[in-house]
Amino acid sequence: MAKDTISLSAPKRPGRRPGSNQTRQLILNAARGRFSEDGYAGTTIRGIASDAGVDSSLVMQFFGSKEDLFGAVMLITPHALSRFAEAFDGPEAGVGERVARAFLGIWEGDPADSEPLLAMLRGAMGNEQAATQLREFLEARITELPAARRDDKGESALRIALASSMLVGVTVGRRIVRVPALANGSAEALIHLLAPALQSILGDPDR
Amino acid sequence: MAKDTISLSAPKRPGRRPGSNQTRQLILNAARGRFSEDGYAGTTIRGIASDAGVDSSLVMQFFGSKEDLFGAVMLITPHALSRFAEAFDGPEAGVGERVARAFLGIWEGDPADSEPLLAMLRGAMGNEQAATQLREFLEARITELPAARRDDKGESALRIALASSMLVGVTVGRRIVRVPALANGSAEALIHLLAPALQSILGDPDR
DNA sequence: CGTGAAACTCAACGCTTGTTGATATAAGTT
DNA sequence: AACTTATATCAACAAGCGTTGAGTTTCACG
Repeated sequence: MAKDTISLSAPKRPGRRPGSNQTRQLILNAARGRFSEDGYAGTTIRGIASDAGVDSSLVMQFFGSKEDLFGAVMLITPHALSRFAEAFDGPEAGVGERVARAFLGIWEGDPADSEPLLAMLRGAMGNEQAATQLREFLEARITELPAARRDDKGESALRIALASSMLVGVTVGRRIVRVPALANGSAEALIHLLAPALQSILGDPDR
Repeated sequence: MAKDTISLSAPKRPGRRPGSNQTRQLILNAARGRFSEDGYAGTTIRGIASDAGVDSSLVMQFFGSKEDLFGAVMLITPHALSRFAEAFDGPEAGVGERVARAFLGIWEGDPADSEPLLAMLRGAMGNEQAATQLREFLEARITELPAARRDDKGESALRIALASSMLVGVTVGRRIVRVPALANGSAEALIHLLAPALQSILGDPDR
């Protein structure tokens, strides 16, 4: 498992490395981690480069600028995207549990799915680009509404926006602020409480 | 109204100003605005000083360090604090509406009440001190539980933490990300949707 | 095997940051 | 009036930032 002199105290000669051209992905992963952990302003190109084991100028060469790199980090995977879309869509009965399950499922699964969201969320607090992107992501849940509900004076839009924001709040509490009760609680216990609350917002639009 | 050379292109001589010693409060207000708008990392001492119309070193002299100043900004007013405490306390029937109303009321009222919360929230995304403070604020809602529910294997704690986080999410959507449907919606319309959802979480703990 | 492009590092740039004396003016106290 | 203390600015610091240009090594293709 441990090749002798692989990268411990590597002399770091300049020039292209033999073989391997996965460095770009390595940088992107490091950037994902940093941005999702420290937010936009708190993240440094040098820090990302250090995590990826490369020079900071290489990061610039690959991604152009810090802003552009952040944009690349915030790209949500199609997999995560479709899970959300499918959950909001579908029959009205059980929509609460379906949405709760889809949402929490993302955070229990592959970090490649959740880290862009976390980066977007954390970045949205201080970076206008991130705020816009998150806004558009949430808006997308709304514009994808079935036509039947699209002309109810914004009632449905409000319901979906509210439900989405509540889920954002759960993530803030669970992953960012780390409120013990939330961070330690099992996903099942959360779903059990979340589902009825979401159902009361997303369901019966005629009451 | 315009004394000839009063403060337009003021030469800014050093030395104590005649009369008036409210500069400290002026700085604190400027800091509140900046921190609540740009987060911790995104806020600069120089920016605050400029808003307050003073030199940046005066800010340091008054508050010691950026971290300390941030701490002072995050102090929640007793008024806001008691509104939350009272809302969660009280009879179980109607707790959902009471909490929703108290929470949204804070944001409609005096900015001096809401800006510390907003600063805390925005700061919590990238600053550990802020995250801790927000965590403790939310935890306080839990430890102030009536004794009757304190030993239900953390069920009540989870319920309150979840409800609080959802409200945090609403604020994120409304004030930070500015999702149109939420930002433009009236407080009453939101309460109408929020109250039943919160009630389903905070109410009937025996179902 | 030669040549241009791609992957890489190094050294430095101009700028901003938080923080620190040194210094000047006014207020409060004796 | 003299002296201490609080309020203010100024100039500068060391460190860190994003970004750039030049140079070095390997790859891909003819």
